Amino acid sequence: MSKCEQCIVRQFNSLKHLSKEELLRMSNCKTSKIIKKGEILFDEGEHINGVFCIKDGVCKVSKMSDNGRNQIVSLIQKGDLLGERSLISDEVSNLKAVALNDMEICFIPKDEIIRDLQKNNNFTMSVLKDMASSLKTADNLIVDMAQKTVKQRLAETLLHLETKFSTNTDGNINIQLSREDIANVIGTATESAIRLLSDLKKKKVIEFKGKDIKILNRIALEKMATGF
Amino acid sequence: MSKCEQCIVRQFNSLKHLSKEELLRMSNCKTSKIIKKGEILFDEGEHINGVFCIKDGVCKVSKMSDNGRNQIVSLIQKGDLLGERSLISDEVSNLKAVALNDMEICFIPKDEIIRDLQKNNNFTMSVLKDMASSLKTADNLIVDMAQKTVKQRLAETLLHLETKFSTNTDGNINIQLSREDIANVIGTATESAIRLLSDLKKKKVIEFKGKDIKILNRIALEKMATGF
DNA sequence: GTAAAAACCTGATAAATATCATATTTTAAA
DNA sequence: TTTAAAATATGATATTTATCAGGTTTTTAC
Repeated sequence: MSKCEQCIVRQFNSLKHLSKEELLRMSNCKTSKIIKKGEILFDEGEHINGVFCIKDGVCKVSKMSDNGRNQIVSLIQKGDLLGERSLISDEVSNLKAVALNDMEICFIPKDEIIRDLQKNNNFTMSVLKDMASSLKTADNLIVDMAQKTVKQRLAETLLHLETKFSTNTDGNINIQLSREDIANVIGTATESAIRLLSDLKKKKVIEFKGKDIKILNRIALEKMATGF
Repeated sequence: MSKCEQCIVRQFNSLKHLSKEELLRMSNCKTSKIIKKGEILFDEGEHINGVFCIKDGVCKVSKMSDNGRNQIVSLIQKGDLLGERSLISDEVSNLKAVALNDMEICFIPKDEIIRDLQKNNNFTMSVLKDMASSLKTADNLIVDMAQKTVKQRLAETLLHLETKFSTNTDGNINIQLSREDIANVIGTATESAIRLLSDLKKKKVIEFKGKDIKILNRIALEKMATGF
C-alpha cells in the first residue's frame, strides 16, 4: 500500500492540509484502483461512500436530462478530488463519472474524510474554498448555457479545454473527446457539434485529425465566444 | 440594535449553529438595513465584505452574459444567507443582487463570519452542507439549461416558483416577477416568455392577471417539464 | 485480415427561438 | 387627471438548432 504522505498528487488538492498522522491513517484505510477507459466510477443514484483522489487519467462527470440526453457538467483530471459533494450532503450521487482514459485513483472512505473535516479546520476551510470555487464555475456555466449560442459555447469550450489540459508537442489539446462528448459538454446534438467543428476547420480557426484538435487562431475563438 | 439571539430568521440558516456568545458578538457588529424594491444589494465586481442575512423580502441574483443579456441564477428570500461564496473565496462578486420588493436585511461583516468559521466547526459544516446543496441545484440547472427547451424550462420554473414561494389565499404564486424577470430566469427572450405564458393560459394550464400567476393544472406542467 | 460495429460526416428539412415592428395596456410622474 | 414611460402583447420574419436519412471512415472483436 502506497503512502499518502509521499504522494505528489495530494499537493494539488485539499488533502495537502492534513497532518502526518491524518495522512498515515488515510494510507491505512484507502484503496487504490486502476479504472479502464470507459468504465464507470460511480453512477447516478449510487451511494458513493467516500472520495476519489485522482492520481492519473481523466473522467467525465455527467447527468441524464429528463429528455434522455446526457450533459457533461465537468471534466476531472489528475490531482482533483471527486465525490465530496455527495459525501457532505449525505445523499446519493446525482451525477455519473466515466473514465475517458485509463485511470489510477485512490478511494478514501467516508468516515475517514468526515473525521478529518470535523477535526482539522484548515482542511475543512480548504474544501469549503474548493466548493465555493466550483459554485462560481457552475454559475458561470448556467449563464453560458442559458444565454449563449451553440457556436459561442463551442468556441468557449475549445478555449477552456486548451487552458485546462494544455497542448502536447504537436500543439494538439491534451484530451481525447469523441464528437458526442463534445456535444454533451456544450449541450447540443452530436451532428450540430460536428458541423460547427467542420466550419471552424474550414475557416482555419482550428484543425483536427480524428480526436486530436489544435487551435490555430485563439483570438478568433475568443471573439466568437464573447459574441463579436 | 436588535439581538440576533432572539431573531427567528436565524433558525432557518447556518447561523442557528452559533453559540450565545457568538451571537452576542454578531449582534454588536451587524448592521440592519431596509432595502427598497429595485435597489441593488451588491453588483458584479464589488467586494461584498460580509454576509447578508435576509430578514424579509425577496431578491434576484443575476449575472450579465457577454452578449449583454442578464441571467437570473437564483431567487433569495426570508431566512436565506447571501454572499458567503464571495466571502469564502475572497474574491469580488461575480453576481448582482437586486431587491424584488422592499427588504429587511442584516449585514454581518466578513471578519466576524471568518472568525466563527474558524472556531465553530458545527457552523462551518453547516455552511459546507449549504454549499454542497447549492452546487447540486446548480448542476441540475446546468443540465436543464443545456438540454431542455424553453417551454420545458418555463413549466419547470413555474412549478419551482410555486413550491418555493407557495401560494396566497387566491391561489396565486407568492412572488411578483415581471415578464422580463421570468424570461431571465428561464434564459430566453422576453417576447418568447410572454408568448409561452399566453399559450399556457389559453390551454387553461395557468391563469394570470398582470404579475399574479396561478397554476391550474400542475400535472400538465409536470408532464411538460419532463418532456411528455 | 476481415467483418461488424461504432464513430464521423453531410444534406435536407422541420422545429424552436430570436428579432423586429408595432399596438395596447398598465404604471409612474407631473 | 393627464401625460409620458414602461411593461405587456402579438404578428411577421429570420436565424438557429434539431432531427432524420443516408453516406463514409475508423475502430473493435474475432
